[in-house]
Amino acid sequence: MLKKNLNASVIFHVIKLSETWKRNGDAITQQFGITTQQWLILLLLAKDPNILYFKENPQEKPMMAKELAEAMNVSRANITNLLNVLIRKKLVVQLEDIHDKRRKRLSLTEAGKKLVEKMEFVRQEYNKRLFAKFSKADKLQFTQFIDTCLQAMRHDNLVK
Amino acid sequence: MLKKNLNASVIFHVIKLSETWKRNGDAITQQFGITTQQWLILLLLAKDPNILYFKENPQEKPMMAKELAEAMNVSRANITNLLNVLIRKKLVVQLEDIHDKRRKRLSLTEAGKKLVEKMEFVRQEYNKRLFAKFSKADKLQFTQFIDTCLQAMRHDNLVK
DNA sequence: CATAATTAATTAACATGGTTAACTATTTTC
DNA sequence: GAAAATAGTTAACCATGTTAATTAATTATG
Repeated sequence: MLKKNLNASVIFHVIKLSETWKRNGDAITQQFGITTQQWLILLLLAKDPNILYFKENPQEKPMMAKELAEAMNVSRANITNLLNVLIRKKLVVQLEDIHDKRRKRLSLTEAGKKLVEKMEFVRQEYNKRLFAKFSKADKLQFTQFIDTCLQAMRHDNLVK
Repeated sequence: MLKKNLNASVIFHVIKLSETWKRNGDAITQQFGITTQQWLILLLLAKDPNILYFKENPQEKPMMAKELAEAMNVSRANITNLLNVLIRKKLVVQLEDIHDKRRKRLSLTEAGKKLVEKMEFVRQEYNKRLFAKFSKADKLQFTQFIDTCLQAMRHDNLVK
């Protein structure tokens, strides 16, 4: 009934890869007592320049929950919940914006910064082994392919 | 604090891509009254040859819940729950295996087959537009990259 | 061959991550 | 100054996932 199809195969490959990474990511973050989602927030607050969101939204001021929601493509309500956990763990603090009392600026605590640094070391070692077989050109070509896909999805409304 | 790093960038790209696809996938499946997870099960039962699991596990007989769990990398209990929904929707039926009464063989109902076919049409149109800019060689190179990553993760226990 | 171990599936209780809708508080706009 | 917009929270909910315990059937073994 269903036939071989290269396009479908590309998609299943990406799904499989991201699933596997998520699983490995969970194994890493668990060692540090947080979840992958929580880690992503810490990386956003640490302004990891590799996160795609920052390419189009360079941030000067400390981030707000609204921006995290945008960057992670989830609802603000969900961010509130995730942040509550990180605040309870004393990894993140929330400060009222002086100029606009509706806004709350988020930043990492000292403990939060230290955790990110510790995890960064593990992440880089892991990545080094994972990508050992690829050249810089391989990797650039790969990300280029993805950028083109993302653009196709942005410009065109692919879902009717 | 955190620096630009091509490896990290590759990972964030894949995460972003699969997230975006998941969102678009959800938009498609919702039109047909199911979820993305449920769709995946239907495709597994329809033995979509593009699913990576079938490369290493060719199936002759109708699949069992245990195999779905393996293919999707989730617990058997979770599959039971997902299947219950599909059975309630009359898209899937469960039949006792004649040779081993512990086992239950799963197959698509006529309605299930029809749904898969209808969705297949939408999927292919969507993919055609999404990958319009790529050649066959581009796509093969891309999946090759992913296969190499997956192998690196299989052979080596990257998470200490 | 009877018992122990394994396998397949289910159930129950629970965690997490996500949603929308309604609400509060503050700032902007006109 | 009233209406609209913005930022955040809360509550109620759903989907997806887990583990642990249970049932039933099959396979292995002393």
